[in-house]
Amino acid sequence: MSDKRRRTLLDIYHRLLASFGPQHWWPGEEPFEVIVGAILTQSTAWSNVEKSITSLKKVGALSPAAIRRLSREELGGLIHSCGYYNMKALKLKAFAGWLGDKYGDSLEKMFAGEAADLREALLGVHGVGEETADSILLYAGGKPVFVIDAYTRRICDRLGFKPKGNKYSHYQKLFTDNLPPDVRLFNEYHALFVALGKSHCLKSQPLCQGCCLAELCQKKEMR
DNA sequence: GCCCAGGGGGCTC
DNA sequence: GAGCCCCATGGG
Repeated sequence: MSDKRRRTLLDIYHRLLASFGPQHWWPGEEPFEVIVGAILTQSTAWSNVEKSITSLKKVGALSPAAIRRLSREELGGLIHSCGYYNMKALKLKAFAGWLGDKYGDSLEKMFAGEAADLREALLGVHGVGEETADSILLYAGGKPVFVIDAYTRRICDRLGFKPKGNKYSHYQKLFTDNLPPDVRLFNEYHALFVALGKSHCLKSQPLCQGCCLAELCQKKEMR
């Protein structure tokens, strides 16, 4: 492992933290709510997801049993605001069914095993891909798994770092090979990438002058 | 009015 | 296994 790369990745983290501040993603939320959020936020702004979670809470539907009990149409109506509601209703029902069958609705049991094994199992659930599985492991399960999203990829690319191969696992390896497996670090780091991704900085190529990472962008330290 | 967001599945070749 | 298309609302 390269010390220089490790220092650069920590440097990026601290620059983002100083610039955007702690993001406080999902602090102290119920794990099941976090999982529902992870599915509902697929290709969707978080503000839309919040409305759907509020709707689910209001009718007491934020539980695996309630999600199984509701019809796809009823569930779709409750999560209408977050878009793709028909698909996402099926995805929520698939996860709730799987959780009931395999773990008797106990997230504690689900998270008890090895993270790598659980990741494989989650990927077999309809509607759970790599990013969603990793979000569940990190934000709901407190496992040190680094989440890669479209923003993270774009930021890495802008910084002059493109892993060989363009796959999720290649980007993820960059972080997990060069950072300590610290849940709070991984949690905050991903959230900070999203904060930067949403800012105007990422819209310019390379990152705009005012960006806290502009200097690194010019030096291309991540190569 | 037009564009895209904190993806994933299914299909084709 | 890479390349498309589909899903769909809400905010800029």
